[in-house]
Amino acid sequence: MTAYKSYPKFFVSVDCAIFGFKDGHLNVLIHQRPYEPAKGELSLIGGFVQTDESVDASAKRILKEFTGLDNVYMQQLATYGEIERDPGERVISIVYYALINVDNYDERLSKIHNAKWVDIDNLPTLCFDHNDMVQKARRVISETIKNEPIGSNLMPQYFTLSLLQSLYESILGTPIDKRNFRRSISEKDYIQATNLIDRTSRRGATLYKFK
Amino acid sequence: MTAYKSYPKFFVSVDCAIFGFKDGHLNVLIHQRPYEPAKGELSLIGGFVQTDESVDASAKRILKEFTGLDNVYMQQLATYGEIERDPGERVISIVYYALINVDNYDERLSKIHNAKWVDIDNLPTLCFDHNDMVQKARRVISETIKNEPIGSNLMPQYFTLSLLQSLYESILGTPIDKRNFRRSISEKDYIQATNLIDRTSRRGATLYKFK
DNA sequence: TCAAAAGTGTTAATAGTACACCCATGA
DNA sequence: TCATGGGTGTACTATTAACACTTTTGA
Repeated sequence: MTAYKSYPKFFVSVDCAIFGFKDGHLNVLIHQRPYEPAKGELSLIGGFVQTDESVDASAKRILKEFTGLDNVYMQQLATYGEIERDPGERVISIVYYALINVDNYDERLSKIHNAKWVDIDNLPTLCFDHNDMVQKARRVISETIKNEPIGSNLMPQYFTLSLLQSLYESILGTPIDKRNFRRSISEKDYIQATNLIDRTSRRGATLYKFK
Repeated sequence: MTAYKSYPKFFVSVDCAIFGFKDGHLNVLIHQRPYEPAKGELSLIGGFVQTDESVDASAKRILKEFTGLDNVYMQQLATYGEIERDPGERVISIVYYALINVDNYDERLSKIHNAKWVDIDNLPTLCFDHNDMVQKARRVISETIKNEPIGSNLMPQYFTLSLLQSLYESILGTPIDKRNFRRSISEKDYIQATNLIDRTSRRGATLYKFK
C-alpha cells in the first residue's frame, strides 16, 4: 500500500522546557538523566514518542508525569535533528515549552524524578543541545509576552503589580520603568484589581488577578 | 550502552513549502505525489530523512532535488506529528519553508517532478495536512518581512519599487499606501537605486537592488 | 492628447520612553 | 521616626497611518 518500506526509521523524543516563576525569577525544571548515555548529567524533562500517541500528546503525557499537571500552556518550539546530537544513538527531538504555576506543581513528583528548579539566568550546563533549547524557548516567550497575557500561566492566582513586573523583567532580562509598566498593563486590560491586600509589605499592596 | 532499545521508531519526513514571487503574487511549489498513499494528489515537495544526514541537511537535499538550488533561505517551520496524518503509515513530518528567486529555478526539474507554481491565494486542496503547513508558513513570513529584508530572496536582482511593493502586499495580504511604503523601505536601508531604468512602463521606473 | 504607471510631503494619531516625588505602615 | 515598598502624571520622541496631485512618455 505504501512505498515507504525502504526508508529508515528513527527514535523520536520529546523534550520539554518547563518554566515556572519562583523567588522572583524565571526558572526552568531540570533533572538528572536516569539512563545512559550521559546518565546523571543535567537534562530537560523528556521522553520518547510512543506509537499510540501524537507528538503533542506525548508532550502532554511527559509534562503530566513530571509535574502532575494537565491543561497547561504548552507550545511546540522546534525540532533538533543533528545526527550526533545524542551520542548514544540517533534521536530526533521535538521540543516544547510549557508555562506553569509553581504553586500547582506536585512536589512529590520532583523527589521521584530528581527534578529541581533552576534560575534561567544561572543555568548550569545541560546535556546535549538542551541549553540551546532553553535559550530559544526564552526568546520566544520574550516575544510572546509583549503581545499576549501568557503571564497568567506563571503567576499565582492573586498577585501584586510589583510581582507581575518582576516576572516581565525576568523574562525580558531588562529592567522596566514602574509607571510605564503599570500603564501598559492597565491599557491591555488583562488583569483586574481585587479587594484583597497583600500584607507582606508595610504599606500593603493591592492584589490583582487575571481576567 | 543506551537504554533506548525498547522504544519505537518512526518514519520521519521533511516537507518543504517553497515560495517564489511570480506574476505579481506569492506562489508555492507543489507537485503530484508520485507514490501511494494519495498517489496523484497535490502535495508539497517532500522526502524522507536518511540515516546519514541531519534533518536540516535533508531539507537542503530535497530542495536541491526539486529546484536545482543551493544556498537558499530556508527555515524550519514546525513538526506535524498526528498519528493518522498520513493514512498510509505513521510519518512524523518536519516542515521547512524556503524563499527562492524563480528566475534561478531549474524549469527542467519541474517537468521531471510534475511540479508547478500556484498562487497562495488560490491554493488547491493539498494532501494530508499540507494546506495547514502552507498557511502557517505564510503567517511566519508575514511577520518576518516586517523586520527583515527577506524580500531579497524572492525578488529578481533588479526590480522596481512597485514590484517590491506588490511582493509585500501579496505576502501580507493587504494593500499598502505607496508613499508610506517607499518611505519605510528607504529608512530601512536594505536596497539601493541603480542607474538602470525599467522601460516596460511608459514613463520608466528606476531599478533597485538589495545591498 | 490621453491613458497608465512613476514619483513625491504633510499632518494627525498612537505608541513608547524618560523621569521624581509623596504615601502608608510596621518595626 | 524612619526605612520600605506602594502608588501616581506629564512631557518628549518615534512610529505609524491617512491622504492627492504632478510627471513622463508611448500609443
